[in-house]
Amino acid sequence: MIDTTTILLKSIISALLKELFGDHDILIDLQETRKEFKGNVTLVVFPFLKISKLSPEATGDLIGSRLLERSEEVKTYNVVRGFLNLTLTDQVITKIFDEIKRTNDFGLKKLDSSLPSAMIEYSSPNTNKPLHLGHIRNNLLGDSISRIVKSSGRNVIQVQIINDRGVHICKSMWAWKKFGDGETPKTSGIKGDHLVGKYYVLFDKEYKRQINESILNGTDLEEAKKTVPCILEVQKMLLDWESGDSETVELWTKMNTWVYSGFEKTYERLGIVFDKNYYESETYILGKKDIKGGLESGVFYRKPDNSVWIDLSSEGLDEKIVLRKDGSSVYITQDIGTAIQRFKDFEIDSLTYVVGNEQDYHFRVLFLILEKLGYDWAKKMRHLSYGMVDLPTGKMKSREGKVVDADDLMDEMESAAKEMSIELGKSQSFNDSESEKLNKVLGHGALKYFILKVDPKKKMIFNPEESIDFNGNTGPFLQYTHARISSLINKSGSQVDYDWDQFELNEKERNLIILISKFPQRIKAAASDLNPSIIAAHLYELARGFNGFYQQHSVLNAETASIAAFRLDLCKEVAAVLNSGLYLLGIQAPKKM
RNA sequence: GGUUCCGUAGCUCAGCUGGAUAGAGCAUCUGCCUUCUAAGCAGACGGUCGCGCGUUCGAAUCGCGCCGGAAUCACCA
Repeated sequence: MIDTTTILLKSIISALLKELFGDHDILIDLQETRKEFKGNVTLVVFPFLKISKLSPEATGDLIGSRLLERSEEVKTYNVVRGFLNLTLTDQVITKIFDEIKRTNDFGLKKLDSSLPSAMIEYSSPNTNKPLHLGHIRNNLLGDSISRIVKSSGRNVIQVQIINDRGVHICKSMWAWKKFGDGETPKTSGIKGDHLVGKYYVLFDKEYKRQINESILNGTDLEEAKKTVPCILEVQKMLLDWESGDSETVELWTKMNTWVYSGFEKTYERLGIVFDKNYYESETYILGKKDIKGGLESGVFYRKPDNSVWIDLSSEGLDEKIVLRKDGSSVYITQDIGTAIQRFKDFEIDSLTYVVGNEQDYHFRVLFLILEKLGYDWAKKMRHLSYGMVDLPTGKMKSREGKVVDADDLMDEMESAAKEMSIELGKSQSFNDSESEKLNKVLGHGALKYFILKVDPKKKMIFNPEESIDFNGNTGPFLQYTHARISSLINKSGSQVDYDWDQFELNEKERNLIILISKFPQRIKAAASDLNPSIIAAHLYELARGFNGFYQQHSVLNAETASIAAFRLDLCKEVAAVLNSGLYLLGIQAPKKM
């Protein structure tokens, strides 16, 4: 496509330079011409000044004029300072367009079953509270990256590990026993995950109350945190659970089941799926025997108190404990075991974790340990480390109820979409169930695009007071552009055949074709950087380009029947890329809105 | 304190393997719906790219040093 043209041009230029100035080893820097200048590709001529012995302008001019004579690809050129801007011939551009037209699902590669699968882990919630905006970012990133990697031809296995075990869930259990009075999702009408979350918050209140009380009795804060009755009872509960105490396990099962059914509803609304769920209650024992193996091979060492460590100071990190002195696991022990287990469970050659950047250190250590244990796949482990979503007031804290709840947010987005469509007078042409469906699609589109258009690495601040936009660089703008084109296609009758020599392309058409042709490169970049925002930015540029074209040129009533037929084809390809690109972001593209 | 990341328009963000006059959206203002969907288009306004020094023909981009913010450095997960 456009990149093959660039490669071709590079070789022509390289030969030309040799002829003009003799042998050299200067890199040819061909880049996309920036929007504000005329042309399609740009050669930066500064590096050649020392061999041309001419001014930047004269050098550009010389190369440009020779290129014009010599290459069928170059139509015109202009030189601005040291930049030689080349405009490609219609011949090149129409060839590119023919190629795009011939390709089904342009940009998306077919699944190559001979390649090993990639595993992507995301979401990984705790079962003591409902999902919030932070999880939404995690889920959307995991889902979108899975789609992007899939569409670059590899099968993807999407997994989550559910943190169903530990003190946190015991806290909810304790509070439910104490204050719950037998309340269930059924009796209360509260969604299961929210109900369990409610008791988690209740525990925290009670915990704080007991701490204060204890301090009043003269205990210091740190001591109080550890010795207050409720925390001791929670720890006892955890031990009971570990020893399989039937009453505790029963309560644990009951409350987790509530949570799962709640999560399921939220995932379904978000359009999130998993191929396999791992449960920490099943995996937390993994890893211990791998530590034993590593001890024998000398990767780990035992301290006098019997705890097991690894020394990573030669890698610029610290010493890290991997087994406590009583032989019990720490967090990283499980992760070592779980990673190894996954490579046994599935035929995968890579494992990507979508986890917040607060765990950067943990993953550096984890990957290093696995590498030292001799697993060659360790080199292909990646951490998609994304920035936190903060509120204007600071971090979200579920214990204090300072969170943007995932379900609430989706409700708000749906009703905002509804208000918007009523305000714009668009709702008349739909019946109730149609507009309800559409409002969901648009509200979710706005939310997903809002999150995914920003670079995952960067933290983002979400202000619940200001609602997410539906105008400008937004999901609904892309959806709208798609709907507009769909409507055009719908209205078009039968089209004539056209030949490229029957008309010339205008500037907007040329640019649209080039933009479309860049879609595959963008997907490739998004896959290798684990960055969906590259797709988002490309779709926005395309939609903006299309709307400019649409405003200025009529499609169905074009100057000639041939032009009309070509423009309709062009519209179809724009719509196809919008549709595919939105799909990669997990956003639906409506045909009407 | 060590390590890592971040600092671009009033706000939210692009641009960062060095390249042109630093781009979008929101907000504010001006135009454009008796021809294909105005959730749109065209334009105006808005910038010491945190600060300084260095490397370079050329620095928002690379290096060093400051300033400001965040995360992490748990026998928590």
